[in-house]
Amino acid sequence: MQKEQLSAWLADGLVKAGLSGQPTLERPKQADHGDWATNIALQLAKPLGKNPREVATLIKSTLDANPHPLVSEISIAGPGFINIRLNGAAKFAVVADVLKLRDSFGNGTARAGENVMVEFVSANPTGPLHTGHARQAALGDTLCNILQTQGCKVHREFYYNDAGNQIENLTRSVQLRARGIEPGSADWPDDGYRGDYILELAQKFSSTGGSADDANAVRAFAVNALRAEQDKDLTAFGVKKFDCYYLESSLYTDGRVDKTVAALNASGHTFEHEGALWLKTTDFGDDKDRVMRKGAGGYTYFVPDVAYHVTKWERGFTSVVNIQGTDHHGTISRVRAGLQALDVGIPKGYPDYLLHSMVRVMKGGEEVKISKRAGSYITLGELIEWVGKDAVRFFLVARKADSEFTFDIDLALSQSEENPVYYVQYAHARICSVLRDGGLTADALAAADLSALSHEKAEALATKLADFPSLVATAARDLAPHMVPYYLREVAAAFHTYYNAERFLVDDPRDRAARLALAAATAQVLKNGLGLLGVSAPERM
RNA sequence: GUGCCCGUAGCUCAUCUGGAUAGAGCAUCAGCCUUCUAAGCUGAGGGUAACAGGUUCGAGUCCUGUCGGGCACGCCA
Repeated sequence: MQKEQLSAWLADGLVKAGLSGQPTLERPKQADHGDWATNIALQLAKPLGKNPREVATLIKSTLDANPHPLVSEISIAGPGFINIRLNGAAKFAVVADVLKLRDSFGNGTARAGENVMVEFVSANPTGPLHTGHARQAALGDTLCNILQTQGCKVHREFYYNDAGNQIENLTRSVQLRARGIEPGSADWPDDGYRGDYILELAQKFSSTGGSADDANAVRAFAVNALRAEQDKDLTAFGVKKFDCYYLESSLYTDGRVDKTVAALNASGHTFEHEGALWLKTTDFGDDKDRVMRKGAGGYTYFVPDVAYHVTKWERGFTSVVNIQGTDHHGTISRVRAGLQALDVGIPKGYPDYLLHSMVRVMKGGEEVKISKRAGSYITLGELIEWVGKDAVRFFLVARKADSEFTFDIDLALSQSEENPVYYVQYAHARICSVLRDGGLTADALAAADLSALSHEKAEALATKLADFPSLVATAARDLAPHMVPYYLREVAAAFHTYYNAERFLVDDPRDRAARLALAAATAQVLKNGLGLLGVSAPERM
């Protein structure tokens, strides 16, 4: 808001100076440099063949000739930065904005008009959700929330396979368990699922009177039970309901797979080799060609994958974000190549991917290997039980998706009171407590005379609050949900610092109202930010 | 071996399309509760941004190489 106004003024000043360029405004790292800075003079210096400071001086003179009501001072520093200092009223104007906009403060138009699908979790119903799914669920849910603030329609989708080899393997494992055959015995297949949950499924199935010989019944029971279990964990994790659960099997039954194969054949990018049908994905940047139909018959998984992504396009999603583990990054070039081969107008970079690395889990000083088949891994449900939903979500989103992350259970347990999430939540609860004691209505706070604010720490806090809208916009643009937890920590720190620097409940009614208004605005921003993360904003702790 | 990702303080990580003196938390050390929630605040120490080159006014950020780690390289999904 403020930033946009200043950008427009700056761009206008550039034109008046006879220059052309896209000025960007950023916060100087050093607060004493000013409130905003632009490096436009440095960028224009080279094409103009001039000294950067000379260009900066030219720009400054036109800006000085057309003063902006929010700006108190313009200065040139270093190699040619133009620093802008705002007047006091401008710095605290954000407080009134927040109190007026409330839950919608932070909303913007960075992705206005887009129809976006985010596909995430997409776990096959062959076992409970593990920590990798937890990271994906936290990232996906948060990203959806962020995108939704930026003017686009967001569709949450969960894709899974209810009929493939892995499901048959699951079915067989449950059948064997029902018959009393255990993992490790001579009759147990190498690739059987070994987890204890298989035995539980077998017992539950038997107790309903089902026969282990009835593979269809076992399959339906197991898939159903595991899907229900997954949804239970996701709900406990605070993940909003998916708009659609898409079944891979439906791509076969509704003929989309055959249709896709026919279209690919018609495209001229397929060929037969050694009894198999191949797609020449190397025509589109893949590093080797891929088999579509095996010599023994049946399609490889990537064919329904392409067919699936065609439906995303046909369903009108102009933008698609797939959240996947980095272990699947090899599929990206394949899927994109398949879509390009079809030549139906799908953009080259479609779909987008947000890749996350696996979550390592340390427990008792040892790494717990994640393997569904070995049956040894930490589930999402266990994580929540141990550390709490809020802490798990905050932790998993608070780092870049592609950085490796070791979740040390013992550390999280022993230091559960020192988790960063509590720091942010505490700031919110602290404010709520002060506001309760303050006794002013929301209307009174919104009407507070903000010119009563002057403390340096109050300025720093207000400046931080004003960053929220552009932060959310950047996070949406860059698919970077990890920026939100970091920002919230900074807001909380700025508040705690101010809290210790100046009292709120003072006698002077004007000072009191203004300070409480700043506190209320801070609480609102914390609440909005925590809401994006799906983390609660407690009023008491 | 080939491709992609990563390497920043003792540990976990930020650094927003290349910008000013690389920042937080945890841990360590020294202080602050008769006063609105001490789950807090203030201060200190801690760095050749893996290494070596290159591009330019300027590189943690871009390029090349080396070393180290992760992932993927199947007519599995």
